[in-house]
Parts: sequence; structure tokens; C-alpha cells
Amino acid sequence: MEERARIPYSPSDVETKWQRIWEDRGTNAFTLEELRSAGNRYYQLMMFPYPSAEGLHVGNIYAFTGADVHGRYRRLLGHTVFEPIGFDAFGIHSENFALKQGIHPMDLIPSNVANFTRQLRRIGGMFDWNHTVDTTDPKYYAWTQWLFIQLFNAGLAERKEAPVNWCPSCMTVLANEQVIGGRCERCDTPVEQRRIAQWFFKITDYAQRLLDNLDHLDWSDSTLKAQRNWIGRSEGAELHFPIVGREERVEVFTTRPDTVFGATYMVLAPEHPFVDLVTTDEGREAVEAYRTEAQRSDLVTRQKADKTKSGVFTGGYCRNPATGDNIPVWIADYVLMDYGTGAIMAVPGHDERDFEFATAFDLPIVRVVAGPGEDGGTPLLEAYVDNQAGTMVNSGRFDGLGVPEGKTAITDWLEAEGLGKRQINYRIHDWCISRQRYWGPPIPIVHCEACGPVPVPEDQLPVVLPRVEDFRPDDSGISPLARVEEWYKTSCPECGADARRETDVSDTFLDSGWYFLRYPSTDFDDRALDPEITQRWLPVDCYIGGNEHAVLHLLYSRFLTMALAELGHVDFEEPYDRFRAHGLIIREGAKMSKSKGNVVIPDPIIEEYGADTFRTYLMFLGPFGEGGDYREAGIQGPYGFLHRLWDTVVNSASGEDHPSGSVADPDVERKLHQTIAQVTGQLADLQYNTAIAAMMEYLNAVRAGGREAARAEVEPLVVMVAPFAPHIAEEMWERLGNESSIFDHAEWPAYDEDKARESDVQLAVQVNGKLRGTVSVPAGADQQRAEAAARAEPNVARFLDGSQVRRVIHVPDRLLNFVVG
RNA sequence: GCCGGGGUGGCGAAAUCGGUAAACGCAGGGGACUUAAAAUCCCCCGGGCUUCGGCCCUUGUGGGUUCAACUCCCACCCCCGGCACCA
Repeated sequence: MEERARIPYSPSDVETKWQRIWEDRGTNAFTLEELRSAGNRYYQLMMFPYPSAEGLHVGNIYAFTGADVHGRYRRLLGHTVFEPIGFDAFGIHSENFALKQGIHPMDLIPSNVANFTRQLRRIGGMFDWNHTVDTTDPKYYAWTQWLFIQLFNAGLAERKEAPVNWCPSCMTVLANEQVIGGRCERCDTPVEQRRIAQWFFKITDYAQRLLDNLDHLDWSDSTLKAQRNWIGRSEGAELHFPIVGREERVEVFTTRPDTVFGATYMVLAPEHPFVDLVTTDEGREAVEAYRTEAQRSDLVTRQKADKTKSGVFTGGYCRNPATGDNIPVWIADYVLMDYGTGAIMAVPGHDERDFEFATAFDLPIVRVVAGPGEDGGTPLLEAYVDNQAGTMVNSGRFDGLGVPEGKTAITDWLEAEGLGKRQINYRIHDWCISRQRYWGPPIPIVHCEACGPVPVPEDQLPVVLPRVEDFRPDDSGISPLARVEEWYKTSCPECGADARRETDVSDTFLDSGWYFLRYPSTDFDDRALDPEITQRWLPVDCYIGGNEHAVLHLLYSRFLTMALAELGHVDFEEPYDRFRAHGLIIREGAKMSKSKGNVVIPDPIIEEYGADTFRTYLMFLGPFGEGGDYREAGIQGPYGFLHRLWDTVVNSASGEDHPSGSVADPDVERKLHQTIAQVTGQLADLQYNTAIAAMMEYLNAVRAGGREAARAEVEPLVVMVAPFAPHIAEEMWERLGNESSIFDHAEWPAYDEDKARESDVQLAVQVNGKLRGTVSVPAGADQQRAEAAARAEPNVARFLDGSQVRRVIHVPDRLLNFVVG
């Protein structure tokens, strides 16, 4: 063979070149006209990042690359793929960082965004930089405020005073869902309770629809399950327990109305409004003491399930509507004010918590359900909680009914008597969006003494967050903006009287709850969502993100979309057709963290190996949905693969004398079509690691024994590798003589089943389930033929010799098993 | 405690409508080419035994179903993530 100068692969040259070309040609950017007219659209979305000062971390890159690979794959299939990215830059994280470093967030965020943008361009994502959002840009949050007003006008926003979680360290209120095990999600400080008037979105109005729609979404099962659990529907009954000696009655929610005959006492949450009502003079002192203690104690001790039960007797009684007995009313902190009615009927025989409480305070325990082999007299050593098996006992005329029937029968009876009704309860709470902080969009409300809360007129949006140098929260619990008189003093939009702006800002989950709706409409400053474009591009076709947002972000954005649909702003109520959670990247078997100093920093890796290798390695090191272990040495695999691919394509297929016109080798061609089948299917399912393995295997076959590749053998591989390694693919595509971008003109290789078919297959031969040999038979060989070939195999014959074959199992093209006895 | 996900070579991992366990890659060993190195190509690479034909064992543990189990069933152990007195 003639010596030729090898053209070396230089990742940085190739990547710089193509990033510039994409930029110049607008390869990935849409004009307004293109957005309007696009056909066969595909909206590929990834969860937008918080632009931290540290820059992009591997977790971000992993997620974005996984999404980008799928988007590029779709584009090669002929879809018009819109793949935007933006920045979720408001919130407590920036604010805390800014305070610590003494840099104002208004100065910090733009430089972080610039750095992120630089890094994002470098990893070669197919981002449309014409349609990006920054939640801190007044042009964006004007519409976040607009969204608030739409919900306010629809009666979906309400201001209510509520006990809230207060973090004494961050000096701010936390949503229930931001409290992790009774501690502040961010600083791990034990959370306390305070009462503050706040704005809530009534997501609970949509609980059932949010639950029902889950049945029709193409989402990961684990995510669906997490949403169902969070919504927490439970069916039961609300029962009335009249307070002895008074008009009022205590309402309780129970999922076990069948056990009402076993309700031997009641418990109210310490905050329950009826506590004063039921408490007698004798009980008052103890009750007051207990309530004070409960209010002071933070939610940590309040919510520890393994804490020993505490409580006090109020001195008052209610009448059990089933038995007619008077039963004592206690208060205890194991009953939570914010679930159900804040009061329970205690059935110690059939509820573990009530059993524990009754045992501690020597309250009567009555059996009203008998398990298999038990009867009404069987002593209860622990609560019997099975709510399927079991028969009702000690329940008057209901004795003998099974538990499920008993629930219906008792509920029907009490309903008829006016003592209760069927009830469905949800665990989910209304969404508190008020934050007593600085770094967020001001809630667009003006408080007027005469008119009450009045929304800022839409033509006056945005309500611009003023630059305040001292925005440190203080112990007063009021928002930093409440210290800026020249900002909050205003006049009422309705009556013109002196008024005061709302000084709370909104939750970042509101910013991120609708950003994906905004991307396609960012060309418009006069409307949040352009109806025509929104209809064309939404809902999102494929959404990729972390499972840490499986509940809150996804639920909130579903709720907002549903509300907007109801208000006529969008014509769909579910925002994401398909959602897939990506896994977590660890490093050398250990979780990455700044404190351990084992964080993977992308820039030096891209410098050394190139973005294409980095991307390919990240997608190769484990299943995308599960994450994987980033091991320094492992990057050599994909690095070598891309080098060999380059060498094969550029150095053997670009010169004049290369065999590019020659017909592909039939064995290689078969392997090619098998590879096409596998890669095509696996890119659709985001199974990237095995798709890459298949391409490696194919390249090995192409190069086996140092053979020269034919163009027809490598060109399809260049297309298939393009989603993972877009820059090198473009370069190879160009060197193969193509003029325009591979992503605009290449076609995804067509799979030909006939060409993929093997003529002969290796059949495994077993004797009594143990492998004794393999034989080559024509594909599709029948049992007779397979058996003949198998018996001819000496080692098989040896094991069959002298034995009686009692059965033969034949799995065509796979295996033949002789059962001998 | 409850809900998810997982446990397979030295390492990252493949294979789950039950059908040749370890594809692909890393690390390691040997060889070819080279003045040398890199790159490339070829071979070996779970454990034990071997008459070199093969044989036995091996997918967290213990049982079970089956001609056949990483895959299904029962019990248990461990790791990761989430939720946690929700009546």
C-alpha cells in the first residue's frame, strides 16, 4: 500500500470550526418566520439550570447531552427540532451566595450567565440562542407577574394567614415541601412555626385532575408514582361528633368509618379552633401549657414519628355517633392541623398511633374488627390494622360484615342519620408562593385600605425589582423590600388613594413553572404567549430532567398549564407529553461534592479530549436513566473510538485512490444493518450506552485485520454517531464530499431487514440444561435438522450415549435441549 | 417505617416476553510492526481442575417453580434516592 500522510484528528480545531459555522449559518437558531412555519415539529426540552458562580457541572452536562442526543437524533430523522435553554437565576441560592461574597445578585448573575453561555456553547448542544430566557430579566418576569395576575383574577390566588415554616437561620419562610425532615432544605437548621399572611395558589382545586391526567402521560413509572403519592388521595368519610353540652360538633376525617364503634376517645390538634370550646375549667391550665409548648416546639420534634406520644385531656366529651357513648376529648401534637379536619376519632384497636397513645394514657381499647381465627373477645396485643381481611365485631347490627362492606354500610347509615358523609381527602397542600426575600419578582399587588389587594394593571408591568444594596433578611420576618419606602409607597390603581405595594417576592418554582411556554414566544414583548406559535410548538414532546424535580416542579408546571388552559391562554392542559428522568453521575464510586473536592470540572477535560469525546463518554458510562460512575481512565475508550473512526473515514475514504466506490463486504453490510436496527431503537428509548457499544462493535468489524473501509460502510456510521459527537461528524461528513450540515441534509440510515439477516446461526446444544456444545445451522432450521446437527457434535453425542432421550426442547435459532433420563 | 431504584469479573457495565452469563469499554498480560515511542493490528484476561478433548463452580443470601432462572415466586441481607404521626 502506498504511504499517505495521515490527517490527524484535532478535536479543538474541529470543534471551534463547527461551532463557528453553526453560529454563522444559524444552524440551530429559529427565526420568527421559521417558528411560524415549521412542520413536523419536535420540542426537545431540558430542565434549565441555575447559573451558579462555579459554572456548569457534569450533572448539567450529562443531562443536557442526553437531551441533546435525542434532539439531534430526531432532527436526523427529519423533525424540525426546537431545543432551547435558559437560566433559572432567581432564588435563595443566588441571594445567599451574593450575601456571602458581598456581590450584588444584579452584578453576579449576568457574569454567571455569560460564563454558562460560554460553557454551554462549548459542549456542542443544539441550543437556539435566539430563544433563551433568564428569569431575572424584567422582560421575562413581567410575564411571570402577568401569570400571577391571571390566577389572581381567576380566584386561584388567595391571601391567607397560615402557620408557616420559619427558618431562623435563613430568616425566611419555607414551603412545606422545602422542609426536609423538619429541617431547612438549604441550611439544615431546624424549622420553627410562625403565622404570616401569604399568597397561595389553589392547586388543591385541581388535585383530582392532576391525578387523573397521569394515566395518559408517557412518563417514567417512578415519576408517575411519586406524583400520585404526593397528591395523596384517600377515600373515607367525614363524621360528626357532637360536643357534649354544646351546639357545635367536631368533624373528623377517617378512612376507616367501619371502626367507628371502636372510637373510644377524640384528639384535636393543639391549634384546633374548638380546643377552647371543649376545654373545661379543670382542664384549662394543662391545655394552655400544652398548647404553648406545642407552638414553641419546632416542626422537627413536632413531626418525629418515633417520638413518644404526648397530650392532655381537655376535660370535655363528645358523643360517639355510633355507640352514643360519651368519649373524652384530648389534644395531642400527633394530630396535625393541616391534614383533614385537624381532629380525629381515635380507634386504638385498629390504628397504631392511637394504640400507642391509648396505652400511654390508659384509655380504653376496644376490638371492632376480628382477623382470621379471632372473635370479638380476642385480646388486642397490638393494633389490628388490616383493612381488607377481617370481620366487624362489637359493632351492633354491623357485626359479621367484612371490612370493605362495613365501610360502605356504616357510611350509608351515618349519612342517612345526618352524622357524616362520604369524603375524599388529598395530602397535597395549596402552594405558598410568597417569599419574604429580595431576589425574586415582586408580587404585582397593591394593598389599598379601601379596595384591599388590587392587582397592578397589566400595562404597568413589570413591577421592577429595585436595586437595593442592603437586602439582608432580618429577624423581623418582613421582606427586605418593606424597608424601601420610596419603592413600596404608591397609589391605588383603583381609587388613587395612598397605597402600599406588596413587598414579598414570589417563589422560584413560579418562574420555572412556565418557562417552557415562553421559549417559543420570546420574539414578542407585547404578549406572554403568542397563540399561533404556542399552538404550533406545544406541548413539549420530550422533557428530560432530574428526578429530584419529580414532584414539585413537574406538579406546579402541570397546575399552571391546567389553569392557563382553563383561562383560554393555551389549548392543552398537560405540558409535557413525555418525561424521562436521568440518573446521577458519581465519581470513582463516590458522590461528588465541593467539600470532598472530587467534582469533575468540564473545561480541562474538553481541552484535553474535546467535547465530542466528553459527550460520548458521559453517554457511554452507564444507562442514561440510572447515571453511572465517572472514572478518569474510562474516557480513553470513547476517545480511541472517535480517533479510529476519524482515521477510518478521513484517511481511508477521502483520498482519490480509496475504495469508496466499492461494494460493501456482505459480512460487514450485515453487521451494519444489525447496528442500524439497534442504534435506531435505542436512541428512541434513550438507551445510549448500548447504542454506543453497538457502534464500537461495528467499527471494530469494519477495521478488523486492518482492512480498508468502503464509503458505504462508514457513511451511515458517521450519521449515527452524529448525535453523540456532532462536531467530528460534521467534519467527516464534509470530508466525504457533502456541502451542507449533516443535521440539515443527512438522512438517518435505513434499516434493511433482509440485509441484516444471518444465513447461519450458532445453536446452543444442551443436555439436561447444561451446555455441551454449539453447532452452526442454517437460520430457521427446523427441529429435525437442528437435532441431526446436534447429535453429530462429538461432545453432545458423548453425553447422549447410553441414555434415553425423553424430550427435546427446540427454540429455533437459539437452543436445543435434550432431556435424558 | 413506607415508596422507588439497585446488588453480575480487578473496574464501568451487557443480557430480564426464562433459552450459550459477562457484549462494549477501562485497567492488566503477551505478540506483530517500529531505530524507539505513540498509533494500529492479533491473542489472553471470573474461579478451580484438566489426560488440553473437556469437566465442575459462579449473577447479594437461603429456599421454590421449570427441561432450562441474572430474569419468575417466597423469605432475608446490604447500598442509593425520595417521603415520613396524612387519621
